[in-house]
Amino acid sequence: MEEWARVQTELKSKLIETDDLKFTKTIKEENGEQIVEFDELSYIGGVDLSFENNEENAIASLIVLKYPSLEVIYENFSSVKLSLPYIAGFLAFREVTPLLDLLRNLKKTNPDIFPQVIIVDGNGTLHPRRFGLASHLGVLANVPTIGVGKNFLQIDDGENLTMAHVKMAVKEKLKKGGDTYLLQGQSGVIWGAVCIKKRAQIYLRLINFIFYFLKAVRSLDNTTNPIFVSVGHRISLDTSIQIVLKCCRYRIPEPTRQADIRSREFIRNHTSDQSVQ
DNA sequence: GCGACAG
DNA sequence: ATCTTGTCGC
Repeated sequence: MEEWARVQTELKSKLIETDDLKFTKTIKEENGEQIVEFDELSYIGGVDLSFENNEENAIASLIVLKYPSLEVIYENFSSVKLSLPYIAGFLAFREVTPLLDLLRNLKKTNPDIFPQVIIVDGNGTLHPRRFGLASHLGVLANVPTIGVGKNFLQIDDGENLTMAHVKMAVKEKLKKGGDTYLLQGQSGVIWGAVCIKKRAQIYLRLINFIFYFLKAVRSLDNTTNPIFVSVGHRISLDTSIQIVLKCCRYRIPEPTRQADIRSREFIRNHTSDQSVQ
């Protein structure tokens, strides 16, 4: 693992945390509100791995969606035998190779729809060495990536970015849908952001209202479900957040959500053994 | 020893 | 990550 940490630190020297994109970001005025648009963004990718019931057989998936319609225009899967276990902080060493292969394959067979940015199921710079799976994949493939996590990975080491900190931030800072809170450590470094999407908040009020009546005088703590966005590669955190929010029909942005759904479906369709009645 | 632990 | 039924609500 020390070796892996060295590899991460080494690769991190190639990491670009500013916008280096093949499309532009424009800010338009509408009723005095600033609206961000990505007029030249056409193809956005999502990658994920789904597992069968053992720890070694997995299906890797690469999905390409049209932007801004979010319609799926490409999907590909590959069966993978995994040798390494999952170790927090070293996810890339388990998952990056099959994802990289899928990307290379797409670039070779279908370069015209190769995504201009890829959303990854896992963190980028929100990582102990600032180099999670999203950054790892981005650097190796030399493609813009965004990291999106469903669970918080604590950053210790004096930064004091703890779960308690995040829960407090979510409760106090994320009031309305689309709100984001920057995860800044004691050093001043920003590791990522936590944000919540519109609809959840409406449900929350009602759910809390009901719980209040049932004398379950609990707070919003367990009901607010944010996502964690961080820079993967060749993109800024601001742009990452804006793109992710524009891709969120539900809690999870559509590219990775579709990658998840479709890879699970693939497993169902290919694991339906003969023991059926 | 204890807590934390992306997927 | 994965195993899982119903249930509540728009």
